[in-house]
Amino acid sequence: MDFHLNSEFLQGTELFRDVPAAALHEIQAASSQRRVAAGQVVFRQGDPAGALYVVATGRLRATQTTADGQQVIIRYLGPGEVAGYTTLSGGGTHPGTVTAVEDALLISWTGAAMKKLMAEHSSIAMNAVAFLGARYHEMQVRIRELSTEKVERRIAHTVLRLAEQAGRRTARGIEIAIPLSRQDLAEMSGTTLHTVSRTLSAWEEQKIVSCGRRRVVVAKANVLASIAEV
Amino acid sequence: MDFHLNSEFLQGTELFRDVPAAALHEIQAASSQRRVAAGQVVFRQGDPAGALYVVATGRLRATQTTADGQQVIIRYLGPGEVAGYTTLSGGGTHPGTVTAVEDALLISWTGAAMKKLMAEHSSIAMNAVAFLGARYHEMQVRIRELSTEKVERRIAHTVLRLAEQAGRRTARGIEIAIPLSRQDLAEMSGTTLHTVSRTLSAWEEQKIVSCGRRRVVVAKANVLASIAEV
DNA sequence: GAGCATCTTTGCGGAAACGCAATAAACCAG
DNA sequence: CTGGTTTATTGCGTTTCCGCAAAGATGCTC
Repeated sequence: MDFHLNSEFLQGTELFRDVPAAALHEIQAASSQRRVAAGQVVFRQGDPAGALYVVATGRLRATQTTADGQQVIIRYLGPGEVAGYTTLSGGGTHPGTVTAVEDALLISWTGAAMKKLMAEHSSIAMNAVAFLGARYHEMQVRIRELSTEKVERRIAHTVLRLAEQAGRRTARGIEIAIPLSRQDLAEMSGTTLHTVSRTLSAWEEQKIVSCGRRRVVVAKANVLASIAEV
Repeated sequence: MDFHLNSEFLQGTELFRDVPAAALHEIQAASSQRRVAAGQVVFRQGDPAGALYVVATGRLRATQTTADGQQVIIRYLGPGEVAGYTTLSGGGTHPGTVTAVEDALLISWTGAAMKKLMAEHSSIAMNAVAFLGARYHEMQVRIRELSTEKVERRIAHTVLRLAEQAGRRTARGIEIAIPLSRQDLAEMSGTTLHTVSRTLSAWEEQKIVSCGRRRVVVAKANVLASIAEV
């Protein structure tokens, strides 16, 4: 399947929404495409930030890794979202590793091209400010959760967020459309896969969720929300 | 003491560095000043984001609060740093509460003024992208720490970061130049004041730090660093 | 400088969650 | 369908850290 990078797509991305039509051709002209297979790495933590990516199709995962190999999932990235934001501010290295969790098609720009585009079209820079602000905010909320909440509640928040972000309505409830192991959930909630497994088992008992291998379906989102809140 | 908002100051801020000289007058003309006494609130979480502030003198603290009143300290803000970044992307409400921890003087701009300035001078928008990216990165690192590290190490990281950010060399070591209670440290490290107190006592025993009421002096930064790292 | 408010220390008991280990289930390849 | 790999479950002992409580220190106000 060939992907034609058209204006509608660009206008739906967080980085290029509301950009004047005249700029779209220039944006397209400066872009490249890159395919990544599920499991492949887009870039690694510490790599020099040479390119910025926008997800066209598929889904990516951004992680932070410690020196001794421990990992935390920062975020999943879906169509229209940006990976490699460090490229925008020039110079540095990527603060995290980004991996494809499904086969994905990415549109990319070099740092130099992005700087030129942002300088000429202020709305692109404004969009960058907006999405970085939003992600910063997300992280603040997560820090508050990690600091003040007990594990079960954190897992509930994580699952609800994922359902929101990548949920698909089905007969049994909202299915999270990402292959999601217990380990993954643990790395998003700041706990261990054991505790996640125990918690999900308890929830399954109460018919709040139903889950399989790398799969979670939220049956009673409202009950889950009440676990997350009160 | 009167503060004259001059070009040198603006050029040293994270938001207005490297802005063409011609723009500085316009920036100054659009600004207001606001004094806040220690302990006073600059804006509250949930308030509509009407203004953006740059710290001229003094120090602020940004916090996130839960519905039930639990707090987490996101960050301290010193001279040259921005409070109220949400104002840049328009519309929303402040994601956290900002309070002065010392008497402070703030320079402020309305959202409309900032939008105009950013649209006309792309370097301002680029600076905003840079500092938001940096803060987002900071938060990612903290999330990794909260998720994977034990309490003592987290406290060590927090203290070292504060020493870096607001440290003052003295005979006894690097003194953190912010009044800093055990509770404050707890809210930055994701633990309780009790655990912070116990940990600091143990460190004081080993002469790694020396501390008093709302005061911490790092005597052996290298030992603290080794606690934080391995 | 006496009294008060705030902040800090420390002991102790207990809950929460970790981490090991062993088993079970699901999926894949040939 | 068979063997191997990955993923998930669950029991159990252990550790970490919380949270109460009470006493002690520090600094500020009048």
